[in-house]
Amino acid sequence: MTETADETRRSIGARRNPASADAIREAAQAVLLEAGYAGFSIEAVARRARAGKPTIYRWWPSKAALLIDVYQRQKRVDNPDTGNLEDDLVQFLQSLFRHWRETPAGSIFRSVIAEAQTDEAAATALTDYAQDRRAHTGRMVARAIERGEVRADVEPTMVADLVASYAWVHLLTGRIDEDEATTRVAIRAIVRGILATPAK
Amino acid sequence: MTETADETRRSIGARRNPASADAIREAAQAVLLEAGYAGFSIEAVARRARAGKPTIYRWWPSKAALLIDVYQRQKRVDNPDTGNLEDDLVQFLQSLFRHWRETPAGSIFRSVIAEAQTDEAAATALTDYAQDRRAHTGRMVARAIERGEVRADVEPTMVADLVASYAWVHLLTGRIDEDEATTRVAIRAIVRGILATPAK
Amino acid sequence: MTETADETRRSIGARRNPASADAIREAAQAVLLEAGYAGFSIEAVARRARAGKPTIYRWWPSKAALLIDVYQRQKRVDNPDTGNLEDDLVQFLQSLFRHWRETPAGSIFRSVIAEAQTDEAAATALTDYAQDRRAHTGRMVARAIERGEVRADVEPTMVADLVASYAWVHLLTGRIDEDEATTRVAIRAIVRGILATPAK
Amino acid sequence: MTETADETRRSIGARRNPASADAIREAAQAVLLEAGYAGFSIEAVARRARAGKPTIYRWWPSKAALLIDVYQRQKRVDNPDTGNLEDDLVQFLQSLFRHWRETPAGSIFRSVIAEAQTDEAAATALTDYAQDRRAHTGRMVARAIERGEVRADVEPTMVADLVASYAWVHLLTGRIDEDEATTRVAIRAIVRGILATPAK
DNA sequence: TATTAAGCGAGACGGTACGTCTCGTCTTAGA
DNA sequence: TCTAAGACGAGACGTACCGTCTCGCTTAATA
Repeated sequence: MTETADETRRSIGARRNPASADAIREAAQAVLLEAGYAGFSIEAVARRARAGKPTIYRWWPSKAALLIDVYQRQKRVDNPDTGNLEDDLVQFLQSLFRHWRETPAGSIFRSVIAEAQTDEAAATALTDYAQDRRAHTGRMVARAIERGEVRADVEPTMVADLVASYAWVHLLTGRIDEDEATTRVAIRAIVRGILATPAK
Repeated sequence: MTETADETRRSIGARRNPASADAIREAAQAVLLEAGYAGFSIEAVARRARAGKPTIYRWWPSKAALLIDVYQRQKRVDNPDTGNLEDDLVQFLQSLFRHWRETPAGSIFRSVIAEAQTDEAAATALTDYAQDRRAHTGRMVARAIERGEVRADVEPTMVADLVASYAWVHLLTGRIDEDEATTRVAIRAIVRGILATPAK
Repeated sequence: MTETADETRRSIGARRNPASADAIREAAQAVLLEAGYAGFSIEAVARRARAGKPTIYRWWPSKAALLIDVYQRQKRVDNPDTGNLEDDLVQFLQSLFRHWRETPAGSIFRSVIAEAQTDEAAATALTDYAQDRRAHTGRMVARAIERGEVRADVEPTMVADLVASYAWVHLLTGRIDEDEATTRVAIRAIVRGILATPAK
Repeated sequence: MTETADETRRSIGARRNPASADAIREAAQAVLLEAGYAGFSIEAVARRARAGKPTIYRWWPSKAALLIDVYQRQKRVDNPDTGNLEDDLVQFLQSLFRHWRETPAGSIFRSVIAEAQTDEAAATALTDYAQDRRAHTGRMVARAIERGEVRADVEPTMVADLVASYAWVHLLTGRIDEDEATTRVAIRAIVRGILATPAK
């Protein structure tokens, strides 16, 4: 997350050198941050990490695998619990947008999505990841159901899907600097609906 | 739309030969359909279209531009008007998913999104396109407001954003074979909300 | 033969640019001269010639092919005609040794021989070249036969083979700085024989 | 001498395990025989010998050193003594050609020569070896001088140089299947000379 | 009618990156 | 202290595309 290794690394015997793996991951992150997905190549990472290309290919079978590994190591956004679902979801989205804006996470995630359109492994990893995140985000809804705020027949992951989709598409179309008011309007639609006369 | 041109094309004087442009677009579509975004290269399109690379670059400044052009030529999904917003939106999403499943459109759109993560022009085009589509989809909501079904303070494009985001993410994560019931549950959340006690 | 091209080269249309080919040959020669066969790589030649690797592979199928091309372009040693075979051959060998010492030719020829031990094409090219050179060198002997200096039943290429072999092995074992007297002793053995009592 | 060791070898304590060295030499020979110089790599030898690369590098400083070691272990061609120099030399060359054809020796020697064009150590080893062989071959000439067959002022190693050069170049240019008559013609030129009127 | 201007297919150009191979060095665990 | 094992940084291999360039041609519009 911090800096490129300068000291020369060597083999530490017939087993993987974690320092090399770390240096490669950090270099990958740095390259993504500085040059974006367009400039992200195994050669660039190897140069930056002062590692040999075969060392990278020894541990990550493809560009996609490295990308996903780097992405998985990102800190996750937490799961607010204010006692009010709308506030929870607004706070969640705002935290997520901030996280994407202020760390390499947003850039990396966009890259993973792009890579998933080309690479089968990345596609699978992305699908799995999305499912996992829906479950996680759905916990906010589940808590709201438990406290009687939300109807019992609502599927938490369905709501999480709506919220996450909103976030992803904002990331992909460069709209993650959205202010809280705008976010709240969208969340409120999901929570309260948009009908003039609420359905029975 | 159907076949690759075999007859040799020549210059038709000091102006663009539409036959070449068409052959290139058709070749691009065929390459995308057969080899996917991974196999989509200007060289492959030129080979397939029996065109010179400069002929492509003369009319499309980049791979992304060609991709977007091809995408724009796809038939659009229509805008249902049943007199009930929920039905309109469900029908819209189901039509869109079917369109993406049964024509090259889904494959092409995924490619445009991927390309937009690398290419600035594609990113701009995608943003513009998304805005345009939101306006279009928002018309369903606007009609519902006009007939008093939806509150007047609801921003139609905000609702369209929620719906389109749901669709995009399903495309990107391989979930466009969703059945109508599942789609309806999500749309109903947006329309009616999910609260146990509807807000005043 | 002289310098590396500095000016930027471009395509000159859908046909080979001789300037590129020349620059590559010259770069190959320069690399061989400076770094020897050990440092001779397609990458090094491409860097030196400011050419892309594919441009080299477009015209020379292998390292060996480039090597042989460069070697074939070397100026050949001439064919003395003093009226005395011994003098002709001594002068020929001394010229050859000087040529090998003072131009890249010696280094290149050693490389071709080495490459021929690995590469089938180089082996064939070397065999052909050797045969051609034997014919050429044999002309000195043929002239000696014509003027009655040498027996009519002597095969000129056989003598050329002996002389050329002597030269090659001296090149391969680093003995091309041999003085004229030593060369003459060897040539004299071939011309006059070494018997105490000359055979009838 | 023929097959790859299968049994696992272990260290035999703080001293060299001759079984490893033998296995490596045999593997090197087998690799040379089967894949030729082109396929001869330290990695290939290590794989074949089931030895670690450092074990090879511990005992042979370079690929060239291993090559030379393997070559030195080859049986040498003997030194005929028929009482007639021409017969001795013809027999010697024919034995040498047969040896090169029928054992890995020819392939190995070609490899040493190729390696010597790149590797300084191999070059030195080759030079030394050539000198040694000239001395050895020269003994046939020395015996001829002793019995008065050859002039006393003839330098035996010079004659050996001519004969060995002839042999080497035939090896390098794929002409070691030469029949005895052809060999004899060349040897006869060295022994008797080629002049129409023998020099006084 | 002759000239000119631009589009056309073609493909070479200098580059960059790919994923694989071997080099020679290093460190380990176990005998 | 030697062994097998194999990771390491380095860098070359030959291939695929990138986007640009120039060619020789064809044709329509202009002069």
